[in-house]
Amino acid sequence: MKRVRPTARDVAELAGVSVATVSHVVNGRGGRFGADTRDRVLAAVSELGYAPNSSARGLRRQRTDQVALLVGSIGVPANDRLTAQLHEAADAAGYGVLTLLVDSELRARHALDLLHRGIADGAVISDPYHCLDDDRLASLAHHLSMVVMDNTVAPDGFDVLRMRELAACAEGLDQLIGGRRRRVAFIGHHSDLLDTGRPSERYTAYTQALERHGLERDERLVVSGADDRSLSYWAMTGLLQLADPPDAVFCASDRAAVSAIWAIRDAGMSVPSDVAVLGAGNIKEGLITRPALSTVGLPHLDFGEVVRLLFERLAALEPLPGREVVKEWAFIPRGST
Amino acid sequence: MKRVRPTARDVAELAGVSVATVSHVVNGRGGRFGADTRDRVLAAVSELGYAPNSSARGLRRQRTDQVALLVGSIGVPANDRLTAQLHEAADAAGYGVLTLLVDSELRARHALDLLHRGIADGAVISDPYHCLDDDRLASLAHHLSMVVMDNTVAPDGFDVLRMRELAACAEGLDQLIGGRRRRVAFIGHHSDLLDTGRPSERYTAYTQALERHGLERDERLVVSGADDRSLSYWAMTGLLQLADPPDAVFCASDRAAVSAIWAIRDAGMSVPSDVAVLGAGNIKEGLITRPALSTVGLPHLDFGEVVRLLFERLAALEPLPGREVVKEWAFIPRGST
DNA sequence: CTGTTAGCGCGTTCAC
DNA sequence: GTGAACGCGCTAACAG
Repeated sequence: MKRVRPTARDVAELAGVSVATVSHVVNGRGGRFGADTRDRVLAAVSELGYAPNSSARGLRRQRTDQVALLVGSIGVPANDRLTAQLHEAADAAGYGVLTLLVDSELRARHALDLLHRGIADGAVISDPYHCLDDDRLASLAHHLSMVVMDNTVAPDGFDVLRMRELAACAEGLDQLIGGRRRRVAFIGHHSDLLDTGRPSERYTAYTQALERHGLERDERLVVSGADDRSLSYWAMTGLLQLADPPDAVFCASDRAAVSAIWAIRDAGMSVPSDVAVLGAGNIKEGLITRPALSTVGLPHLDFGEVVRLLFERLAALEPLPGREVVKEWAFIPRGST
Repeated sequence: MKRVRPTARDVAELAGVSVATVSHVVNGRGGRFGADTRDRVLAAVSELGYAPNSSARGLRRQRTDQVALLVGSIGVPANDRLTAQLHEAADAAGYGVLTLLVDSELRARHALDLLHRGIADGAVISDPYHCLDDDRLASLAHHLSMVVMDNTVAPDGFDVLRMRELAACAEGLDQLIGGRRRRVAFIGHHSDLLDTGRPSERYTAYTQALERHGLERDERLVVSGADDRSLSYWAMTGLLQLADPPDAVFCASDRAAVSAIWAIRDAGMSVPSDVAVLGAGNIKEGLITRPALSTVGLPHLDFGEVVRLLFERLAALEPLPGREVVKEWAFIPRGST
């Protein structure tokens, strides 16, 4: 369906040189050329609109100069931040970034397949939920510089970044409950509430907090909705309409917590006196709610570490050991608890 | 730095067949094989963890089975929706999706370069702001199935999707102003307020509405902040602290409008009686504000058309003419005006 | 400084 | 049904 793309050979013929010379000029190799030769080549390049074919180049050089970013969902502030930082570093290191959305089993399989087939030289796997079943993950590391953000997997030829959320969540929940709250709700991500046998740390913290404070668990207070700002608003609204509504709520995302605060205010109730709210993620928006949102999360939403690990690995000449970095979440008390 | 990846040749040797047979089996070609042959090949494939190299395959087949999505920013609901729909269609058509972030001149150049080099068979260019200067855009269409979402470019070997925003914005602004509002503010995107010589339709609509209603323009009422939920909150808060605060505000994004509503309520004022608010984009969240957000945008946030154009083009055997689809924005009145 | 040669890994003829 | 040979477009190594 399309006109054939010009190749180095076309350029070479037009410029009256060999393809090797074209390659040399285009790639800036080989020091100085005869100015006329170089100009003729460049003129031919621009006349034909030549650009080296990336497949051929990749095949020959055994590298693509691309890094892949696998994210489990879009519209999540933390992923947006990671994306931005990865792009920043990639620009500096001369790499491009290919973002792959991995929000289902099928897409995870497809994305790992692409990595396996050498579509990129390196990868950051941010939300490996759907990827972990596949033990190709480990074998990928033989061919690929890889950083995985996960708490359950061990470094094995690739680096791992862990986020310790549990302690901060526990601390936050302790303050949320504060000895006087009796009915504590949880608005979780869809995946939190799936029974995967691998409960999230946030959900675990919730469960443990109930026990620690001797509170009875009420399944009606555990709802989904943290993935979506609207859903969480309606979820909170629904909770408030219970005959015995919650007096505190832990939201698995700050986005949900912000919506929850609105829902509470719109219901004519007050935060934190009627219902206390604790979020998770520490996004900037937590500062514009009234009251400001208490949350757990990284003190600074920063993924410089991940990015550094990846590009160190890409630059390394020898195989690097699998490294492990642990980032500790903190409780950031503000007005909503 | 890494162990070499197994090739078809390795598989062939292990299975005791030729590389051609490996290729046939892996790609499901060539009808039936001796069941034993096929099994031996598949066993070797899985033992070695073989996957065909994508560069070599791309080079040979002259296609990558990938489509690229170029977006100008992340965290924008419309882009998120487009991303989701493109993935959906790509899965169905057997393509993968590579997302490229194009939020600066440099990255635009880099992304177009990649397309030029044949990294994908097709592309959707969503926010071509940074791409348009480059006339490679047209030449790309010779090699690439392409859909561009823009109002200023003409189809030329590629398809164009236009969004007519102006009329709906005018209608919305008319109701926003409603004969009695005297001081109408505009919270724009950063790019709206840059003097690019190509003002956005939303900004144009604002300017024209002021004139139409005989309102004096006050530069202090034109502020940036629509790109970010926090920024827009502070922007609105600042506007309310003016000696002569606005009694109406048009926000270039619904996200900003939602924040603006909260800023107004937090300032102890009421929407719409003290300050009326009009958003743009028609996101779901407009339904959870109190009052619900009046907005302009697509009646249904749907990019099925774009996606359809792309895959039609990819499937076409003959060159297709450049097609043009126009989607009309509508004014969606709710409570905030 | 420039040209020649070889081969990256794969899919596709065409023989057998 | 299977294998041998070719070339996709490019770059690295070497020759001149």
